[in-house]
Amino acid sequence: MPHIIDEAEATLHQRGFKVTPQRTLLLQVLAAQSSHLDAEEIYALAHAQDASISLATVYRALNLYTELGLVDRRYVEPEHRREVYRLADGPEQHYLTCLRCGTRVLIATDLLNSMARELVRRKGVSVTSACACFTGYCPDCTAALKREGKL
Amino acid sequence: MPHIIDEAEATLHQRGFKVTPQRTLLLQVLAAQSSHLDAEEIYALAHAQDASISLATVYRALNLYTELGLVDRRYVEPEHRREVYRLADGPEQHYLTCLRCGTRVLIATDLLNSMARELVRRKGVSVTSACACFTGYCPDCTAALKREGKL
DNA sequence: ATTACTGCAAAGGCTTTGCATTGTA
DNA sequence: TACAATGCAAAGCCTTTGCAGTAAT
Repeated sequence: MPHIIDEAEATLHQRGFKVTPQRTLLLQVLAAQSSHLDAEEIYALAHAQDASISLATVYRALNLYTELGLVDRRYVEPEHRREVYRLADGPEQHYLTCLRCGTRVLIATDLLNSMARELVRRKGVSVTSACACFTGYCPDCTAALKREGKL
Repeated sequence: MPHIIDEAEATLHQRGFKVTPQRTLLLQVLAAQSSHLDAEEIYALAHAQDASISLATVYRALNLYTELGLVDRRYVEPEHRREVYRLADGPEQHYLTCLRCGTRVLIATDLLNSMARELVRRKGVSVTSACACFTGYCPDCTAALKREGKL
C-alpha cells in the first residue's frame, strides 16, 4: 500500500508539516496492520526498524495523524485508558474485549455510523467522531462458560 | 429516591459488604444526579456534606458499585481518560462532547442495546457492557458554525 | 472480636511537555 | 537559514494501592 503512504505524506506536506524518516516509518508500520494497535506496540514495531526512534515521537506523530484524519484513534474496554490506532482507510470497526481470555473480537458493522447519522438528523448536532466498545466474552469463552453452566 | 438507595444498601449487605456512612453518602449524591459525573465531581459533592471523606474512598466505592451493577461507568470523549459514573437505574444514555463549547449533549437511544443484541445473535459472543461516545458539535455550535460558513 | 473499610500518601500506567539538538524545506 | 521535529527525561493526570488505624456486624 504505498498509495496510502504517499497520500498521507502529501497531506503532511500540503499542510505545512515536514516529512521525516520517523513519520514515514510510522506510516509504513501502520499500513502493515489490519487492526488497531496501541502506542507501545507501534513503537516496538518501529523501533525494530530504527532503534533510534523514541516513544515521544510515536505519540506526537499519532496525535498529528489523528488530527489530520489519517489515523483512527480509539479506546478499548475494559481499561479504556490505553489508546489504539489504525490508519483511517477502512470501514467502521469496533472491538469486544473478552473478560476471560483477553481476546479482542473485531466487529465490522455500520451501526454506529447509522446511529451518528440519526443523531445529526434528529438532534441537529454534528458528529466528527464516534466510538463504541463492548466488554463480554468471545465466542469460544461464551461456549466454554455455557458448557460449564456459568453463563 | 430513598428506594434506590435502600435497594443498593440491601445489595451491599447481602453480598457481604459493609454499609458505611461514606457509602451511603455516595449513594445519596449519585441518586441526586440525572447524568454522569466524574470522580472528582462526586468527591466534591460528597465532601461538601462530610469533609472527612477521601478521594480514595470515592474511587473504591464507585468501583464496587460498578462491579455490583449498581452504577453505570462510562468514558467520555474527547479525553476518554476520565471515567464518569451514574446510578444504573435508567435507560441507555450516551454523550456527545462538543469540541467548541465543551457541552455534553445527552443522547437517549436504544441503538447500542440493539447493536449488542445483534452481536450476540450473529457472532455468538456475550456482551456484559457496551459504551458509545461521540465527538462533534452541539446544536448551538453547529448552528453557529454553519452561520459562519465553517461547517 | 473479626474482618472489612477508611484516610493518607505514595506508587502506577499512559500520555504529554520542556529543552537543547538535529534535520527538513 | 529558519523553523519544525526529535530524543531524552521529567512532569502530568487520573486511578490504584499499601499500610496503620477505625468502625461495622
